[in-house]
Amino acid sequence: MVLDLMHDHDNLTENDCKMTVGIKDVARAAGVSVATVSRALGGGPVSEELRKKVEAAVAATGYLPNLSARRLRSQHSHTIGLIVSDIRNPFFTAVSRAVEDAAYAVGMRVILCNTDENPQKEAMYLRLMQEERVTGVIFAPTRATAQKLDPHQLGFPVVLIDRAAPPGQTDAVVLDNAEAASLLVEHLLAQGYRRIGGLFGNTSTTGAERHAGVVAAMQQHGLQAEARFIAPTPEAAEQAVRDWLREPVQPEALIASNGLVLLGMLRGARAAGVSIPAQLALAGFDNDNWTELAGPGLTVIEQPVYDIGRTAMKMLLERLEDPARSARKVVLSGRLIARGSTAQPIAAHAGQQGAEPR
Amino acid sequence: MVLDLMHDHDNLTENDCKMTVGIKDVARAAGVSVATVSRALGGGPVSEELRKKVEAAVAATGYLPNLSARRLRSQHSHTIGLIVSDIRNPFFTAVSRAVEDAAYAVGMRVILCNTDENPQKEAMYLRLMQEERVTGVIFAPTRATAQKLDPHQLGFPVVLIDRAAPPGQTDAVVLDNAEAASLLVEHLLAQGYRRIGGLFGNTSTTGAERHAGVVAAMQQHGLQAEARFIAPTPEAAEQAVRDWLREPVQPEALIASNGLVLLGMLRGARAAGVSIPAQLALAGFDNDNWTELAGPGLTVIEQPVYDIGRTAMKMLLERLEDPARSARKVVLSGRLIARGSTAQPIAAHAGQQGAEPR
DNA sequence: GATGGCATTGAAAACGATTACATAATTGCT
DNA sequence: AGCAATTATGTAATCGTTTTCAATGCCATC
Repeated sequence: MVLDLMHDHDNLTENDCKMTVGIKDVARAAGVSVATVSRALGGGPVSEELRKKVEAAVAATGYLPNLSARRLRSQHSHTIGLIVSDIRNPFFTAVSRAVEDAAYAVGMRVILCNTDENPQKEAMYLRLMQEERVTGVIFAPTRATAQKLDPHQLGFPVVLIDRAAPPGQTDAVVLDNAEAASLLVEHLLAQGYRRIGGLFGNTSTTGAERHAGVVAAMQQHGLQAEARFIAPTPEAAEQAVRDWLREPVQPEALIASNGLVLLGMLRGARAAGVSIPAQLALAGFDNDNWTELAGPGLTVIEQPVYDIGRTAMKMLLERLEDPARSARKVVLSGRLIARGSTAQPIAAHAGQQGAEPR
Repeated sequence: MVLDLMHDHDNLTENDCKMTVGIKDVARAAGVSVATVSRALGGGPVSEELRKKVEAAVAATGYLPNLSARRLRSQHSHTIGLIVSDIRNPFFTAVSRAVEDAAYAVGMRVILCNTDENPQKEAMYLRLMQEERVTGVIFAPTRATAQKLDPHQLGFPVVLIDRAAPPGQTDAVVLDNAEAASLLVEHLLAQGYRRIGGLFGNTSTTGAERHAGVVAAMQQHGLQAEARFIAPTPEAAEQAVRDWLREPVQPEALIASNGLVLLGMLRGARAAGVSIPAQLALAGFDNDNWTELAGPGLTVIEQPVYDIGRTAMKMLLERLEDPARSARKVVLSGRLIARGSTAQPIAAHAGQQGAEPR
């Protein structure tokens, strides 16, 4: 009672100049201690009676918890980092959306970082994640960084997406690149193409793995694939294709190691004036919106993009529950979507069982 | 000296069990006070000599600042919120990248939120922003929320993007929708189209403004436009087009109020088997990747997407510097990119100066 | 030679929450 | 009835910084 009077007095002088209402003010308004307020809000052991009082006081005062203070004291940031090369790559856009949905669903925040495939930016952002004391990180590293990545050094768990690290080191969720590449190659071979080439990104393990998969699948048929490695951008891919198509010996079909490269490929082919698939077949990864609509439709491997993000988040949460468990790699399968860009070339000319296409 | 010995002893017993190294440890290692370390790190007035010592101690201890603590004490979150309907919309993807670039460049973090055009989620995320004590928010609100938005109530400045609020209330950076719509209409008319319809998103002011722009431009020529309002998704747009094309009287040209709607339109037109532009011309907003490559190429208004994000961030920073200055609305111009989807329909049949096309 | 101003430094308070610990009240058990 | 165990609550310490405030030393000035 005496206390209440004192506080009322305080209110008269203080209330007007107080900028933000804190847990203290709620406690005063509810006539309880700050600890009780904290417990009521955090689901601790509080009698129903006081809980009601606190809730009323919260509503009355318009209290909003200060997440920075909460994080500092509880040593729990409820924040994860998502580090990708460029959110404008539709693959990462979709993954990002899945990660964010899953994160918000369990009350976590997401900090998104774009590295532009630049190891320096990767290092900078990893450091930033440490300063943020993030709970964990979902990361699509460049090859350079993936090799020297030591998750135990970082202080938080890491789940790799799209790109793998040395086996057994880190949790990861990736596409079965060998399988996917094989699907593409087998499809192209079945359609009658033999001289198959490819453009692969040179910054990630993914580009390398998809290349290896193509090579392996071709070898099974006693064939060779000519591969070129480029920066994984539409611009680089377009230039590479234009150059390639000016050379004396040209490919019958071209495989792109991701959506951006495929986009550049198509642009390059158009610029060179070759018709698809009559003069050149095209296939690649990522079932982006435009692939269905461009030209005759582009044959692609569809990745389970949303699943990848959701699974990555799930693995991160599992890892947090059991930091000791051994590293896992989840390998998801892609689906071949055959479209006009790899239609049978011979169909345009003659019958369909030509012995030696072109 | 004596102190140093003591500290060495401390290190022996403490170092092993200390989880994280804080500013205190740095101070001890450098032989200065915590205040000096803080000042050395924050650029305060510190002698060159001590600054060196502190830097050495930071390197030696592997100190990493705790951003939560910093934010709590300094009352400055260095964080902004970016609230959009769906990051998978390429328009928002691009804007988001620009915002993030600009934010990181001035040492700020970005929290990204997807509302799915759902006012409830908008309210939830705005509240979250308050709890995060964000420095400011960049927001593309639904029409419903835009109307009842009171930035003074929120406690942080807001810059609207893509969508406007009641004039004079809030900073905003938007496209000149009337001008852009007029560009599209004039182009279609010049190409010989007369019976022009449109599909417009029904959740944002943008859809409404673009509709108004089309209507106004048509009226200038004594013509009417038939408009339909739909959820701004490819699915809704596809369905709407399929329905429309089954009706007795059909449009010669269709305008889409954004990239997603345009995408659905094209799908719907394809599904209905109409050829573009011979039977139906298509035009819309957002120069997304696929619009150049799909079918004959789609005529669109290109928005300065990166500029929009960068400008929004700039306005937010200016607003932070001068909270009192009056609200500003930056209106950027779109650029018409004419492509095959609006080629002259008569060219397909006969000469090009037909009096009454179709 | 005392005084005032300036620049540098340290001690301690503060930011706004959570949580360890102590206390009081209630319950269950013998 | 008495004692241990359990529960609800309050007090105070704590998280890791920044910032206020006072103290120190130095120089120039009168």
